[in-house]
Amino acid sequence: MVTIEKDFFSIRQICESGQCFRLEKLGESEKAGEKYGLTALGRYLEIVQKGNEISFDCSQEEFELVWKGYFDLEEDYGRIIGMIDETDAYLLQASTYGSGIRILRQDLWEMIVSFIISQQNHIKRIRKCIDLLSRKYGEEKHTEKGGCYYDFPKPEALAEAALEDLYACNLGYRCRYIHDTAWSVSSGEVDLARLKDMGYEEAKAELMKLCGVGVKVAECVCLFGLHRTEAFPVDTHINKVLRQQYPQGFPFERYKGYEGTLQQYIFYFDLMKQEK
DNA sequence: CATCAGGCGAGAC
DNA sequence: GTCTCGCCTGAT
Repeated sequence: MVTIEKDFFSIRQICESGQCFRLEKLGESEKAGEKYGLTALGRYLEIVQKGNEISFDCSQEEFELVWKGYFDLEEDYGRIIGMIDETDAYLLQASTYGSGIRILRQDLWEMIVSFIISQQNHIKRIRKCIDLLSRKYGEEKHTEKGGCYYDFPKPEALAEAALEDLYACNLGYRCRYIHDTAWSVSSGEVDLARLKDMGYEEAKAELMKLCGVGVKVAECVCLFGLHRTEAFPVDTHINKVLRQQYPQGFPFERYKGYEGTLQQYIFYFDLMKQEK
């Protein structure tokens, strides 16, 4: 068990922000705090958040080697929030509201599939789809405590899947996109390893060769799967905010390299406001 | 009941 | 290159 107390770090906010569809809340109690389960990078991790204190159910070694990077704990998010224009009341409010969000360093292939599924879809249903896909096509694994979980499916597994079986995972019209994309990746037509060394625009263009990946999805994949924090995905929420709060344009030049982080604060703020 | 969700592909022009 | 339209399906 590793327990840390860190500023600008909230599992609850990261979970609610909808960047990771396999981080789920397991329970909550006054005494123990909030408990979460995360399936990522071929592993399963339980996390407890109690106020400012976060505990990871893993060894110190695993924490240092795997999760510190995954949760982007080396980055100083206070510094990023500190860069915000003091006269920008909206952005200040949004970043204060979601100040515990971090841009996770997630698996590239998982992000491609996850954000293809995300189009014209609710977060709740996206989670359901990914859970069904993983149970059906992911490798079954076991924790030391005897629990069972499923890895995210490999490209080959989804490429070889029958279209009708994919359809049964609630993917709707996206099942063809997943199937085609899995084929492109497993055949090597699009080389994911090479994407990591590309410039942002080049990587984005390469991603858009995949069926079901347009501008918005490619930018989400760049942000969450390649940690290209200059990516600024514009969806319905962001689009609404840009129209309402920034009619004369969002000051992208001021925030070069951190656009995606700010996008998450804005997205989360608008998403949570809507749910109330 | 209609509308909408973290959009995209295909076809028209 | 830009514009329009149809799309699976569950939640509200």
